[in-house]
Amino acid sequence: MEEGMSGFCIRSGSVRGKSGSNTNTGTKCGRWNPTTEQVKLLTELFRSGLRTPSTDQIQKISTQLSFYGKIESKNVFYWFQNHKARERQKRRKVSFDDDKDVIRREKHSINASTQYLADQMYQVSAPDRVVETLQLFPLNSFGESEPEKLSLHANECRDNNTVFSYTMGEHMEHPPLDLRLSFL
Amino acid sequence: MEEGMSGFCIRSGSVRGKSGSNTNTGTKCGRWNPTTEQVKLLTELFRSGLRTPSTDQIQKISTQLSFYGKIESKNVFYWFQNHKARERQKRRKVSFDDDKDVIRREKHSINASTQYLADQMYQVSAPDRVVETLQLFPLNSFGESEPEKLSLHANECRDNNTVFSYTMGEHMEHPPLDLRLSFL
DNA sequence: GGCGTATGAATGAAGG
DNA sequence: CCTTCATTCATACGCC
Repeated sequence: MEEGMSGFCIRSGSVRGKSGSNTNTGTKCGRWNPTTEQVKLLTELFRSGLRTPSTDQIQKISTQLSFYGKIESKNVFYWFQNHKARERQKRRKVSFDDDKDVIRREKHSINASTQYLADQMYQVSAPDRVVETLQLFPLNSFGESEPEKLSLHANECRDNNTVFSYTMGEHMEHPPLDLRLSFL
Repeated sequence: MEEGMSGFCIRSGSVRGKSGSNTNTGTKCGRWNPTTEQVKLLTELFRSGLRTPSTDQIQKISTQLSFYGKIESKNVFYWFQNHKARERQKRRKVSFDDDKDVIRREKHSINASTQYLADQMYQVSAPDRVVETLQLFPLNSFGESEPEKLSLHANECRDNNTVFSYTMGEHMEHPPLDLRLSFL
């Protein structure tokens, strides 16, 4: 319902506006407006297989991300909820489109390479079945669509000391910018 | 997936829409969409201490609320389940955020003026003036999560032939708008 | 200055 | 009771 509006936040980094220019408005917000760094890291976590962080994880992630700007636990919570849901949604839509593609190919006998391209187009968001993405160390996955080329080392041993951390490649936009995810 | 699709309902009062404007979509719904009155009353019941209404109570509440719009028992049931759960959840997250905030301020010497009142975010509805009538009853007084006490109190009320009713303070948005809670 | 899109936030409904 | 999914509302931003 209508809880009181949370505070304001004045940030400098707008996320939306993928058209490089980033015509960032000084954005005073009544709702959380994640910074690019926050989004980048959240996305990375998601890509690494995290889908539904526990309360504990949420709390820690939130704490870590608070370095880059105002953020609350619930923002993280919602972010994952939404991201997951919309990926599902997108996937649904995609498969629908694929069906159409098939039909189209049948109709027009389009070269199969189209399928390949289409797949690439939509493959941005990882596999459905959660997890396993970064299973073992060998993951040098600079593979696809990594604008920033994050180098990432992950390890999902729960029994062992989970060393799950990564650092930004290239430009450190903020001083430390070394987010340890080992706390997960 | 059991219950058949409920029909449609066209209501006039939308609840969501915190910006007063209440951009009420003529809301055709496949799922229950409570009217403001319904929510107000449910909230009031909750606030008065009701957490887990019995089947019987649910039935009665539902019947009463049906005056303000389409509603089924299960809606009431779910409402309480969700509301209770989310109150807990919010409380949890808020306290975390509070801690986090402190940490953040310590870490980066952030201006304390940023001290937003996360509380507001998670307060049920603020200590709204809405209906102090309930205060008249021994019913309240317990801070949180005492569902069983509620039942007891409710029973006491009934035993005493106490007519437990109240009317919406201030604005009567609908003519009668007098919900008798004595049936509890 | 009204769209369309992306996405934050909320919450009804289930499942377990 | 807890967690999760689906759907919806609200809003920010870019664009014309």
